Amino acid sequence: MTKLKEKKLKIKKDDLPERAIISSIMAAVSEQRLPAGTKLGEQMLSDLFNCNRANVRRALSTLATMHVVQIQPNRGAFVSTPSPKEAGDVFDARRTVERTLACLVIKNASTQDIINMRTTIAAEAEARASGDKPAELRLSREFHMHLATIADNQVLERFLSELTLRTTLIIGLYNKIGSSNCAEDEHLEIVQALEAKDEKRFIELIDQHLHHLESGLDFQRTAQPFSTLAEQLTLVSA
Amino acid sequence: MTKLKEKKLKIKKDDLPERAIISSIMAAVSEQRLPAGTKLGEQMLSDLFNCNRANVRRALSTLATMHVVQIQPNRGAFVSTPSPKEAGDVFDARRTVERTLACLVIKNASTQDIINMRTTIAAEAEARASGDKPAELRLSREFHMHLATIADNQVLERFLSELTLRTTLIIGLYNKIGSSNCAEDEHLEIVQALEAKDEKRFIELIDQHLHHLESGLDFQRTAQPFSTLAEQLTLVSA
DNA sequence: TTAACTATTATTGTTAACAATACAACTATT
DNA sequence: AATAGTTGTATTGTTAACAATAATAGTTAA
Repeated sequence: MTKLKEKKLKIKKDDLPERAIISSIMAAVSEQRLPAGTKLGEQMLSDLFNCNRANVRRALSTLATMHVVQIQPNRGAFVSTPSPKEAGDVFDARRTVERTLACLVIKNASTQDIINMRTTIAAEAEARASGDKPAELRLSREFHMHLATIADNQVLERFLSELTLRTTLIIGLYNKIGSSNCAEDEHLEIVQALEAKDEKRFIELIDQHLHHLESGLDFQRTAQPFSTLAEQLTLVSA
Repeated sequence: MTKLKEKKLKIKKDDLPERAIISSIMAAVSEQRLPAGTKLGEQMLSDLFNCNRANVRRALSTLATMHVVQIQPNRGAFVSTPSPKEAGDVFDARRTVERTLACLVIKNASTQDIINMRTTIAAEAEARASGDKPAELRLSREFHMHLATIADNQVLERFLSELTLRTTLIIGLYNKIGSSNCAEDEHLEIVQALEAKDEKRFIELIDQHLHHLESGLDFQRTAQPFSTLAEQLTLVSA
């Protein structure tokens, strides 16, 4: 009797550490707090999340399958450093996904959805104004993820989640100095087209927006990131 | 001196068991040898691949992130049983991906590529004629994966790899009896359009092909698969 | 001083033992 | 006979110790 009740209550467990690690790293990458090439040591993570290394290992393995981290055998896991070719593939894939999402969004979007998007855009503008770069990046990503939520396609949502993360890494690596990573009012224009139910313009603006992001890249300067803080300091002093 | 040479030679290691497990399960799913709902016990897999459970665990975790298997806490891993909603999402995503691939393929395809595709189609027809269903399924998938190879976009290639697998599971679950899972000459027509560089027709045929597959589904009969052989026998006798 | 070699340290990879949970069979009671 | 409870077994989840590899520091010799 009492046993059964206890069991039912115990269902509410403290969300597997594996999931916590994954979403923490994803959040950190999305806000560019974790630049490409950063070493993700197992000890350090298991200490940080108070869990055993097995969980860390599985989390890193999962992140590796979505190409957010790279695992080098016997060396460890590092935040991915996408190559120029990879960057192109990611942008092509992202345009593909977002174009289709746009079609679905035009059909599904409720007035509440549009209000939510405007709220996100406003918060994004505020973050930009106050110079809070991490918040700006997070909210920019959130804007795009809204599209997937409204479209209500879980597969494309997951794909976009991965692609936006990888896009952030790419921009962090290759963005031209001086080129703003997200044009001021492009998001606003996009929502306006959506509100006007102007499908053609809506899709075109999203496409342009992504092309604009891509055109801000410069692959010439082979932006070699530093793996560790120690390494960074070494090079500065040498 | 000698040490260094030995190290370099040792690089050729027996491809991590983790990768072996993953590709074996993927192959088995693609040939419908592993139906949806099949239990994938850790012991059984570690025995089969002569490795420890940690590797099995990571492999299953990876397969779970691509939704080819589902992990139920404290219960184990099972081959995914996609819901009707999920099936719709997968087909929408797949059409999206293959449409874009088609555009790239029209641009990139060499004469050799077309020869390769024809070879695969011929082998597929032969497998169908001789009643070798697994081979037919494998070659059908190979045909579609050719598109990604030619398009030369690794991101979309990986997406398609996952989507074709999930499509196979869906068809295995919900396909109408009597409805052939892949129309006779649709693949052939597609290649002909490609050879003629008729982009519009090429894309349209691929789209139709996928719609045709989807229209062969019947979600009415809630095709509940049996988790284990034992369970199957129990229900038969009751 | 530099280069190569050696030894030390730290990190990853593997394994096995143990704990916790779910499943199945069995018993007893109404 | 059916259901609730109990016990036993099998499987999953966790942990820690150990092995193997890579990175680092130190030493010797030219």
